[in-house]
Amino acid sequence: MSVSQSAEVRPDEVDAGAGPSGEPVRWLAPEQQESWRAYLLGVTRLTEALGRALDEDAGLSLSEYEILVRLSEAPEHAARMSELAASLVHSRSRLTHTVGRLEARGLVERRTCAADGRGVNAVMTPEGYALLVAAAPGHVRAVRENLVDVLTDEELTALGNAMARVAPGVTG
Amino acid sequence: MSVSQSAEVRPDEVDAGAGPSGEPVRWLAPEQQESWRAYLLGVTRLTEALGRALDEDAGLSLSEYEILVRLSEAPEHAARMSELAASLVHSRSRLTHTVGRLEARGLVERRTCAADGRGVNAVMTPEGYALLVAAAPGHVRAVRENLVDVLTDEELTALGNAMARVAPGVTG
DNA sequence: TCCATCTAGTTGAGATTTCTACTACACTGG
DNA sequence: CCAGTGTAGTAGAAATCTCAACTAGATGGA
Repeated sequence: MSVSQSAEVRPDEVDAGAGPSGEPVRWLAPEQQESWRAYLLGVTRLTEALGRALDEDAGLSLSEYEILVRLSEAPEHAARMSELAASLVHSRSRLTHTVGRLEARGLVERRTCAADGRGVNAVMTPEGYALLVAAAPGHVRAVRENLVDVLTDEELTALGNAMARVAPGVTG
Repeated sequence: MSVSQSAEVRPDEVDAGAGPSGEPVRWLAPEQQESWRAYLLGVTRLTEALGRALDEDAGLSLSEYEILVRLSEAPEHAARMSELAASLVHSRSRLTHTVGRLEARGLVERRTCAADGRGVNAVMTPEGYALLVAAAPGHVRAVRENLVDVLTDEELTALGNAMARVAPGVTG
């Protein structure tokens, strides 16, 4: 009767049965289940805390902040829309809308791309850079307080390594 | 001139300087930075992949799925709105809207709470349970493919432990 | 050259989430 | 009992995100 969080169902009706496609369902073992749930809860809480802090003290969402970060690292503080979308794992559409808002706030500008007539470069303005510089210390502090300083170096490294193994293989 | 992803700025202007509040900014060390970025990318990709898969094969979003999971585990398949909100780390408002949609689809019902006149119980319908049972195998498979089976048992445990340490301390 | 196809980006509508205010009930101290 | 305060949940508008077109320029082969 119980279906485990976001990962597992063990209703009697399904037990040991075959999936829709014929193979038996390989439910998660209890310890796997526990790890998975800890992951979900931790990620949700952490994301929510970082987003809230960033918004409160800089008026930026996490994704806006990330866009500014990428631009700050790019040559000329400029990057193609599609590069940004790919590196942030956002849809092109989402990026268009978000950059549009940043542009409306004067934090970013759009320039048509000389090399490729279809392309658009997002360029961070001095105001955008200034806001990023102002926002960063608080954000780093929040990342430390809620993650980095909570874990030992080994734990943080293990976390990073695990997620680094996950990312490239992701289906889709 | 470069501001690192979602966590770090090291523009010359800020270097070694004091934060707004006076204390010097403790930027992340390079390895910490790397772990943090791996975390961000991995989480984003994984979430997006799991959400897409779930939507494609069951027409549910991750948060709808989670609500159904919680209900499936609750006595009588019923739980208070506020319990659900707390355990999912959703705002009450968000939960109201999401449950409203699930209700409109006939997957959940609302019952006023006998014990507390202010309270509302969300109760999973048989249709809701059936949909969850149908959705779960695919979701578990996706969680395995993209996370659980990608890592060794030790890595998964380390990941879970790390996130378990993070969750309770989160600011806010 | 020219057409088919692919890539980059945008658009607008619809769906979801957030934010703020509001109602109703519960609890506490006087 | 009752005012004051806190808790549970909802409502609606504004903000954001998703999804399905759609435009325009690039690319490749006949």
